Amino acid sequence: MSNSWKEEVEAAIRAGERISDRHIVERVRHAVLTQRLPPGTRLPEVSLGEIFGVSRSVVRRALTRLAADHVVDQRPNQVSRVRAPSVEETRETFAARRLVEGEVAALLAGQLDAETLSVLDAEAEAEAEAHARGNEPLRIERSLAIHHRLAERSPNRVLGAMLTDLVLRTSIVIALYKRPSLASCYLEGDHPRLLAALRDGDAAGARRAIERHLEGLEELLDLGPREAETDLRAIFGQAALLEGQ
Amino acid sequence: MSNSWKEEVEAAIRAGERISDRHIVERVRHAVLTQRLPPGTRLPEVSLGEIFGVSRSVVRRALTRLAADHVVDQRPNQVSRVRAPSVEETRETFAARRLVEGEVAALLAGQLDAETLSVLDAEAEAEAEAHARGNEPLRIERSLAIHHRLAERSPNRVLGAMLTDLVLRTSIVIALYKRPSLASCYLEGDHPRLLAALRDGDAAGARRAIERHLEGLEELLDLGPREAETDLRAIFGQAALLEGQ
DNA sequence: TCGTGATGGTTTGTATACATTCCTTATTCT
DNA sequence: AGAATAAGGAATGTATACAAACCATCACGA
Repeated sequence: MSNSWKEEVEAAIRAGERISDRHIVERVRHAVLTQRLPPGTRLPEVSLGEIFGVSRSVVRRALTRLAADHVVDQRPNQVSRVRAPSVEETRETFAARRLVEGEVAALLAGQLDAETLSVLDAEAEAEAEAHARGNEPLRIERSLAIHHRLAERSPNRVLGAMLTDLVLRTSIVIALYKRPSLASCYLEGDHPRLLAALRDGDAAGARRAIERHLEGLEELLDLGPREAETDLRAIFGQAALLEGQ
Repeated sequence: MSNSWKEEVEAAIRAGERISDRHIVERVRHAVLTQRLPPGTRLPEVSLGEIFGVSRSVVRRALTRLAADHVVDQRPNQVSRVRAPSVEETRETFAARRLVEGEVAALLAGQLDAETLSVLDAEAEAEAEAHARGNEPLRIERSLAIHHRLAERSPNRVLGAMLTDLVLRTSIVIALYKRPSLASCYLEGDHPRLLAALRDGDAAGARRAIERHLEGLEELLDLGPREAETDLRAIFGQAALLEGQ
């Protein structure tokens, strides 16, 4: 487990924060999002318990919750680890999010009150500014805030909850597969365009804006050759069959 | 907790089944689906533990998993209960499922191998037969099998997992809001029509078949007047504001 | 009669002990 | 040298004990 993170959390605890499994879930989730806990990191129950000052019971609950949220891999008799989704799953996650967020955006078009819209505008502007200053962590925070707000304002709360989950998962894989050469996964104008469509009540436009945005994002990632399809069975099929006998 | 269910489970345990939290999840889920555990049923940890012959640790894990699956309501310091989704949430769940299953069906059109298709045909036929015989529990089982198979064959596994969840949730609310006058929520020909479109590679047709099927199902439910909207704030708004001061 | 407050039983929250599994390392044999 | 194996440490699985919260009931008073 990353040491810098451990120290950070210990400091927060000393500061008198009160802890429960939900807090742990929130903290781990955030740490994963901000890459302080890279995929594959081991999360032993006792260590987490010591860090947060609680017993394994609480940690176990938090870990099962995180597993349900697809943040952590929890396999029987093995240490929980931060999940590292495959390239394949990454593509599928993006596709699912395009579908769901597109629908949510379409439902939301023309339905948002002026106050929410202005808050969204402010967040988009804050994102642009953070990007201009090269403050990538802050930019990510702002960007997430926008999408999270869309999810929580979704008229369909079931879809909204699904979107919350998908936003989290895409953020994780973006952090995981970001091209190292790129300083930022920022697509200028995407968010303002989306907000304009929402304000104008242009449902089709809002959906399109979301789809374009997510396609653009996905293309910024290093997902290797389209479908490497390391199909071992196709390659070693014959041999495998023989050995099987 | 329903007594018939308790006895049934106890019998299964005596029969030498081995138990873990996953087994409990599966059993409770199934019992909810088949209405042996109606919404609102209390699920105290100790009782469940005694029934399944395990301690509260295991039961607690199972309950948190069930809560993540939206099957159970788990609130702090209160006994877990079988969830009873509102009318509002029911509509939203159906809308979400139309979106997701429609997409999965479209993706699946023309992609299924002959064997899977014939299995699906057989299941649809078994469903029709169960309905003809008036065996509703069996019919439900068959119907679920079809949709579950679509979910697990989804080329996009993320969407597939989401669909699995939504199929479960719609089944629960169907059981909850079924018009008492109806013996069955069966729409003749819907499944065969869907399978035909899948076989023909007709993506648009498959999506339409799903959407029609789910709309038909939703209309069989007793969801009350469109949006009763018991908006207390709208009614008592002034008074509430005064009292607030 | 109705509201209010106390009280005992029930249920969950948390910590901890012990059993089991797993993984690593060191050792031995070929 | 390399592979198989055995032992030790590390981590999870499960059960249980105790504390805290909740709920229903009953008694009391206006």
